[in-house]
Amino acid sequence: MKVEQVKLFRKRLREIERAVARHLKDQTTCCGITLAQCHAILELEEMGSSSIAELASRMQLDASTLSRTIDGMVKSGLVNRLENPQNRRSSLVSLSEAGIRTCHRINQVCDEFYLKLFEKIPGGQHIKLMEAIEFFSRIFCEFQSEWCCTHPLKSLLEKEGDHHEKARK
Amino acid sequence: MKVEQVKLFRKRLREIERAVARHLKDQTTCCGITLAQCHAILELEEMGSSSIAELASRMQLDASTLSRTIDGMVKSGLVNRLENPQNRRSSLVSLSEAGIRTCHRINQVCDEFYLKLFEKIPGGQHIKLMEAIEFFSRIFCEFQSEWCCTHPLKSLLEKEGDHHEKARK
DNA sequence: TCTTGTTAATGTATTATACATTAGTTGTCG
DNA sequence: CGACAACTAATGTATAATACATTAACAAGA
Repeated sequence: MKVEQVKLFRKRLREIERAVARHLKDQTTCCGITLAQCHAILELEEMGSSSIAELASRMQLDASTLSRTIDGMVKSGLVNRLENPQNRRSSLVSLSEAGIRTCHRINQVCDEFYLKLFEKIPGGQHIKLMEAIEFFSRIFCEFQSEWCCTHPLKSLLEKEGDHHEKARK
Repeated sequence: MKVEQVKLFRKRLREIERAVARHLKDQTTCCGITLAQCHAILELEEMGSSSIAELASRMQLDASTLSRTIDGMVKSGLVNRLENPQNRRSSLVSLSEAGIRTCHRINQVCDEFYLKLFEKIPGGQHIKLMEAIEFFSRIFCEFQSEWCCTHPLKSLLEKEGDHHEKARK
């Protein structure tokens, strides 16, 4: 694997990252919610109900960030927040009826988009693409968590880094 | 293509989107710059030099957003901003020496990450994965711009949408 | 020259995020 | 039991990223 290829690969990944985020942003604002709310809704759809801490950990967000996101959704009636009778510190959040409807809407517009996108792709490519994305998602997430532990960047920084010190305001 | 498959595909895309963004964020903060600055640097690396408007359009950002991002980079010495002698309204921005060094650092840490990632992948899969990502990046961006024009979401909204009106704060 | 369009910068507002702190709550050890 | 440690969510505070509206300077054409 040559560095040239990796560079190109990185570029394509950035393109995909930004394009996917932009698309989702468009679809969510058109459903009257924000992007962060959309992610939370889709996660809650899967989990059914959850504590703040658990949901935050799944989404790899700080609990305080998620607490505020959920707060907004409770205010707008998309999410119910109940006290957990087993543990009064904890709370259980889940989609309300309105939340479920909004979730269906998001799924509807996004599914439609991707179904149409797949119509543009020759049938034989469908499986290949699905598998590649599935594979990459898995391997990337695995590798990323492993990398964080085994490769603390500080060593690199200390070794040869003072360029960026100057660059800091 | 079944809706079930599309749902899974969407989920994987969201995972990739968030994981790639998180990874890049980590690498950029460790290089002493912000994520937006990183994107601008990598774009400027390719373009050499550019006006604010052109760069903003390439990055699909509002010119005002980019103007501020560039501002920060000029202040921290990563970018040179010159008056365009042909047109004094316009300015030409390009990476400074320090900007080029930072760019190389970003490339270095990211290339290393992805090279190691590819080492985890059986050799036969390399090309397949590269091609799939290349293909998807292209087709997604194409389709997205086409979709925006041919498929104004307002019609959908008007047809059956008032759920989300209630959901709005 | 006057008007119109272009370009970047600024004012303002919103979203998304993390870290630090606080306030309740639970659990444990002496 | 009672004090102290640990957890859980919420709040205070700060920053980054972003867009839309407005402004200021300039360019180009009628």
